[in-house]
Amino acid sequence: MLCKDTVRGNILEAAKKRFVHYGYAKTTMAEIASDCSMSPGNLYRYFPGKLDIAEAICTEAGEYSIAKLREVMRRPGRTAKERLRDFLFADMRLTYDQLEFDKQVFEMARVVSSERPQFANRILALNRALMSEILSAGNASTEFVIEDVVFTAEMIQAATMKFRYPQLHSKLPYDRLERELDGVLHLLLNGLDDGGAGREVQVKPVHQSASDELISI
Amino acid sequence: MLCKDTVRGNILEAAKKRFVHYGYAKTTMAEIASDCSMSPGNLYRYFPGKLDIAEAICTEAGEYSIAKLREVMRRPGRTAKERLRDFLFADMRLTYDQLEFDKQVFEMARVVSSERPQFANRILALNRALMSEILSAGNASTEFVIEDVVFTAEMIQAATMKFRYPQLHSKLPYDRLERELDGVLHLLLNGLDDGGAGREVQVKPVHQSASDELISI
DNA sequence: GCGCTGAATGATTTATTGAAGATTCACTCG
DNA sequence: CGAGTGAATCTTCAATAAATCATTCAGCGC
Repeated sequence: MLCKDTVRGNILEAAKKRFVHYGYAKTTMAEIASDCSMSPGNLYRYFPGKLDIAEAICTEAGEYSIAKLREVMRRPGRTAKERLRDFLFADMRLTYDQLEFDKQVFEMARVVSSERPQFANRILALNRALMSEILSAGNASTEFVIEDVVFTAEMIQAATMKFRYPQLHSKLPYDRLERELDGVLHLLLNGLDDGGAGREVQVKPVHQSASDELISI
Repeated sequence: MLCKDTVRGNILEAAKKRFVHYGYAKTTMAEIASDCSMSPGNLYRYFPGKLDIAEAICTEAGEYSIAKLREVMRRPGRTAKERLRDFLFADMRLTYDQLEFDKQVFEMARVVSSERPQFANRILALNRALMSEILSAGNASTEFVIEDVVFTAEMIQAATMKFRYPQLHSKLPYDRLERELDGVLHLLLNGLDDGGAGREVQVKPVHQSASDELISI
């Protein structure tokens, strides 16, 4: 938990401050070392390199998200469908906020994800595990009839990809994203036979045409 | 249709050859002009700039795709569900092939999409229009019961985003993409109540764990 | 040996500048 | 005029040099 008691934790704390304040690229190993009152060389006794420090910080952030999502999942008195909905909305909200309000955090996440592809995959896998739990519970309560829970979790992840790193996949404002996640979720839960994508959440009137999506590639 | 008869068409033909062969960046306006036996300045009587030439070429390609998709939609003796499936698979295949087998085309598409965000949106809108047709037909045959066809098409597009510019959103090989599209489609059509994401298409055995997705950001 | 230092090394980034290329425009020809 | 030219301009790119920085390692005190 980025504990200041250990040398390693100390380094992570110092690096995090710098990365968040000045950005990953603009932070030098010498600065981090200096903040910890040590020499640059000594950092390498605790981390293989700069990127690994960033990865450790991101892992920490990822675990925090997972913990938050676990909380959301534990909310009592909800059906499996509601739980799935809570989960996906909370997930979107968490990453959206993390990335939206801090350019520097966004930069760090992008660097780590692109240089260490396995990192993003680990996070996705953890996420999928939680989703599987929800689906299994839904099976147990006869609310769902899902043969392969793990596979289905994977498919839900594929279908909600747009909402997972919202800022990377579209330039939509948050309320538009909510509206879409709601619509997609309705389809996933009920299929096309059942009234199509009913709009359960009322966000703004019409006006918002799909045409102003503004994808950036 | 990139017709050689008009000056404009001539320019487009010449530019397309160069762009596809040498790439957008490596092609100069002087070269295009020279291929058309005219001076560079004269190109500007027909196009506002280099990017507009590329956009025109991409628009052409987009319209070709739309035409192909229309053909697929017209296949006789298919249910609305089957038609929707045909459509989405054909769409994925078309863009996948277009981008996979030609680095230069990929470059051109990326440049145009990023410099002219509205371009990608126009293509998406056309696509959505076709999907709406399928959904409406499904309503007419009582196969679907969809209140707002346009909205639902939008949601399907959101849920299948991962498969629309496959190479941009994941590094999955084509058979993995097919497997996922199949799973997502099953969810969209039938919802979670119905056996979850059944695997209707058998692509390879297990082995393929979701963990080797390798997203690149 | 263990924890650490800090100068040495080599890679990467940044600045600079000359060349190349996109775009413009005053002008020509029919 | 309408179609087209090509030199002039202004932007962008590429190559090089300079500086910075990540990483290494020989060595120091405990």
